[in-house]
Amino acid sequence: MNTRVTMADVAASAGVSTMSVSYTYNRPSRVSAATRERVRAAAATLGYAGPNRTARSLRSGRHNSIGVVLGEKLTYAFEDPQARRFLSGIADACLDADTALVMLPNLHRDKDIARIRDAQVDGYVVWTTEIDDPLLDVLVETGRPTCIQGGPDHPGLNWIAIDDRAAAGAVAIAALNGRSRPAVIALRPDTRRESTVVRGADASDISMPVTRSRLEGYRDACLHSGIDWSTVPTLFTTDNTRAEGERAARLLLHDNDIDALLVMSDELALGTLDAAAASGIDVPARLAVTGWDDSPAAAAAGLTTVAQSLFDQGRSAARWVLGLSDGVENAIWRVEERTSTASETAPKPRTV
Amino acid sequence: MNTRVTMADVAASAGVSTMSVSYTYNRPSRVSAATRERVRAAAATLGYAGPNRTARSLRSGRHNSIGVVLGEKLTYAFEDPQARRFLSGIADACLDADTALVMLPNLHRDKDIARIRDAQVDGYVVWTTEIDDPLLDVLVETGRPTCIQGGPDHPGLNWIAIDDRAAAGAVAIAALNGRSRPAVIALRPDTRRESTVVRGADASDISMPVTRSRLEGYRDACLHSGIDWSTVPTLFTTDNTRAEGERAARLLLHDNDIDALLVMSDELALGTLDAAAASGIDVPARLAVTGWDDSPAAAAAGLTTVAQSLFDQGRSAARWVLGLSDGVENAIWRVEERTSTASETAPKPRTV
DNA sequence: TTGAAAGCGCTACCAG
DNA sequence: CTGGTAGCGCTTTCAA
Repeated sequence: MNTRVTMADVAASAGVSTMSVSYTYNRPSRVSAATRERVRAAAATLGYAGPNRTARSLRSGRHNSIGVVLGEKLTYAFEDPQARRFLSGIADACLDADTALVMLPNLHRDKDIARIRDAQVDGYVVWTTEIDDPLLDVLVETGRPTCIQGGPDHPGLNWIAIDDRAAAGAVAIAALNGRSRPAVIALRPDTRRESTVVRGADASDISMPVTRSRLEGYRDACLHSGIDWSTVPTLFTTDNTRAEGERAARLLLHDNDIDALLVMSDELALGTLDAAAASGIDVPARLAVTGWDDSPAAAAAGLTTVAQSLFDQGRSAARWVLGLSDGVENAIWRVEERTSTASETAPKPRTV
Repeated sequence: MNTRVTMADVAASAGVSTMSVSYTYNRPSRVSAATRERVRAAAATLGYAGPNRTARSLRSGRHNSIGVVLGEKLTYAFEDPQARRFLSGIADACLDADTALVMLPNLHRDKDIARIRDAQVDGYVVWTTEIDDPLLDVLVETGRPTCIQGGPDHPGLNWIAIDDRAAAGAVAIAALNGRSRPAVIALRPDTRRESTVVRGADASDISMPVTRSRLEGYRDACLHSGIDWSTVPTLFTTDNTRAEGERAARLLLHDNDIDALLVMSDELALGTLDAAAASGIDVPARLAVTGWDDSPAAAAAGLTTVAQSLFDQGRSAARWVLGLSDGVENAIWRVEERTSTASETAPKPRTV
């Protein structure tokens, strides 16, 4: 263990002050070439590997690391394709900045909040959470820069997201072209996990901002298409998985006369295609389906979906948190219109 | 920012020494109930959230965090299903122990090694690397407990893995039942990324221990089945993806007369099934295929494969690193024999 | 360009 | 059970 060698040892060995050693590592230009050389030589001789990070953090208040808060067990984050792309973007920014990445699961217990508050990080990137998550105020109190993917827009914290409401409206319009009996398959409305079906779902009841905004957008499109929202069933899912999507579709298609499924993720949407295929329901002739995120599997399945780059959003959020940019970039989206929403009047898929 | 409130402030306010405050947080049983109560009250009044972690680390030398070293960009770790399951297991152990998880990509540059060495962690879990990775000696020098999934078995470091050689031998025997012209699709032999095909591949040339051991096992099985290893082509892939598997299979099947593909991952193996289907080659009648890891997709595709729990291995490795167990658990495996290796003499798939 | 002093906030150690 | 002392290894601040 060379941990024993300190800056003072190197200074003594090189015949200079500790400050010259410190400067040699932190601001080499402030030190004469001769001093620098002697310090390097002494360090090499003693096997000094550079300043102890903990002592440096204690004194300077900086950590060279970023915390990523996931509102789940990490297992979930690693399994969810969207979360993964976002994480990859963060990791990319960290690599550029030589910053460590600390994973901070938040299961909404007191100890989780304490762990996140006390984490030795310079700032936080949060993967979407509830509007009234008590963690948010705790993060504000840390005084550390924080950016939340998908919102909410909480005073004192930054956020990055596409305009989910507008995107939901646009993709729903693609599905509702000539159709009038839609149903919605929604992501979970809050951090609890229970599956429910309601008609005319009230977005203001929903505390996950992403789910809320997308639901508002679907509703906008229904109103615009002359569809009575109070008749439209919404199924809130528990997991963002293909199997859950299939289950949800079976339930909705069994109990209702549906000709369009507005689905808040590609994973779930692919599951609905499985269910339709199993039931012999032709997509798009008898049922239009839309997804969200434009995954490779969605493209392969001809699924109309909302395309956004979660990688870019992760990268942008992390860069802002690390002080490498003045603000987060504007997150862009577009509707990828494919065969799952094709109709006789508009037979040729196109990109809007 | 309540960061300003220190233990000394709380002690003064409660009319006790700093040590009593420290004990109240760290070893409450060593303090009288009365003192404890007064400290808690003073802390609440002042908004003191508990000991500063950085100062605690500096003084105690402990960090309450574990480093996960991945021999790639994190993007890769998040995309690779096997790495993900292993990471999930580590995360699970961390959650139990209230330990932070620090992600440490290793792109084999000097700065990566320095970042890993200087990370403020109590120990490391490493996702398989090369036998001669210079990082290994650096990890030994840190004096911190380290466990490597898949090896290598490096002096001073611990490792966890199944007996890859034995498992490879067993799964290959399942494929070679009545077949005599196998080819191997291997994971990469080292951290470089280039695709090559060789006949009679020499395992001792290979520096990734997992790849080496599996190749040895396949060779064992060939010898046992009377197949001349020097005639067996091995294709080393660059990425562990389905698309790469398809590409590899096309290449091998085009240039050779092959009746069995021994493939080192399910992802790659599923790609070979795609290639076979596209070429109208019947599996298993004209071609047997084996995979590795028993992913859900492998089960769905009827792929014979080696089953192991990378989640359990990650959890076990992390628990040992965190000092929660005396040693890593024995990692178990079994061959899941399915239709992709069925033959006339043994028509009924079974589990060995 | 260099250096001395003064802690960052906490806990190991040992004495009461 | 309680508390004083003595730093952990470094960087900020200010002076030379």
